[in-house]
Amino acid sequence: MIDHESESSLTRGDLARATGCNIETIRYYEKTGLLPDPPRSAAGYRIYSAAHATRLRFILRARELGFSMEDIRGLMGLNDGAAPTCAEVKERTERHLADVRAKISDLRRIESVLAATASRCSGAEVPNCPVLDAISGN
Amino acid sequence: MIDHESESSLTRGDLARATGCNIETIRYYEKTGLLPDPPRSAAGYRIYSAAHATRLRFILRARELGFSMEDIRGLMGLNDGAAPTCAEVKERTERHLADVRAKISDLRRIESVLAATASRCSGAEVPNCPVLDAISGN
DNA sequence: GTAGGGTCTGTAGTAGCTACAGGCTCAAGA
DNA sequence: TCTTGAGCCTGTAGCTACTACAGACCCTAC
Repeated sequence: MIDHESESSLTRGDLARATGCNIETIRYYEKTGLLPDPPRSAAGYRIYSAAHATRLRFILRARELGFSMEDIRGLMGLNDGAAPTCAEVKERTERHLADVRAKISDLRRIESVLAATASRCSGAEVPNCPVLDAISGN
Repeated sequence: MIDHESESSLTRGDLARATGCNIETIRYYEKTGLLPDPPRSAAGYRIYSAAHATRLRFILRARELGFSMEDIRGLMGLNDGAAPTCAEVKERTERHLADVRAKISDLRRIESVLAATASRCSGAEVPNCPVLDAISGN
């Protein structure tokens, strides 16, 4: 790795540090095709470029927004080889947004049940536990 | 299975229908110890009682409320053999409630980003996609 | 007797990682 | 030049909470 200090020749560890991504996750994304297989040094070490870093940052940001790996494949145009149309991206985003909203409303329902039952619970050693009663369906 | 119509002798399929639980999930809960191993018929068929059904309903309800299997083990007193104290239940519930609230706030943040970017997206064939730009970090 | 359903077991698959063992390579210091 | 320690390589196993399937057995009804 002669050119180690150049801005666009990174080892896997370098890429991990540069993006904050777990080093094993990089290999995982390669295995699943989200990241392209990088060229290798004579000894078999992966050699990443700035383009790889950009792409990995895209993936990580999309994951932070809750997109599935399958979604991300679509957003990056890996399914059909071509960049996705704006309409495709919009549709995928809105479907995902609907999922997120559904999850939020599920969690809010859960939250209200938990908060209500926990507040009724004294924490003292009493025979009837409101939490366990609530779960038991009373 | 002579006593098939009695209220407290159920096959695995009966229990699944009675609780709405997937039949394989019942076996899974047994394997992981959430449900006790039921007695068997001469041919090796599981024979469940009403007590098993009650316990399974408890588990399913707790899962609906987002408790992990580990949490449920604790709520049912399977870790130390004794029923948990009220304080233990309350603590577990409040920890879980905090998790739920954290997830809600994560999702709300995600929702607002998605909603904002999706709304800026016309869906038309234009060069710059606001969604992809947002993920790219611009 | 046989057809069909149900049940039995073990095992593999899902998403999205994460961690480890055992071996190789590379760079820096003595 | 040799050594040491860090980093990299591969394959594989583990995590949560299920779900599904194959191939064998069993049980009931016709």
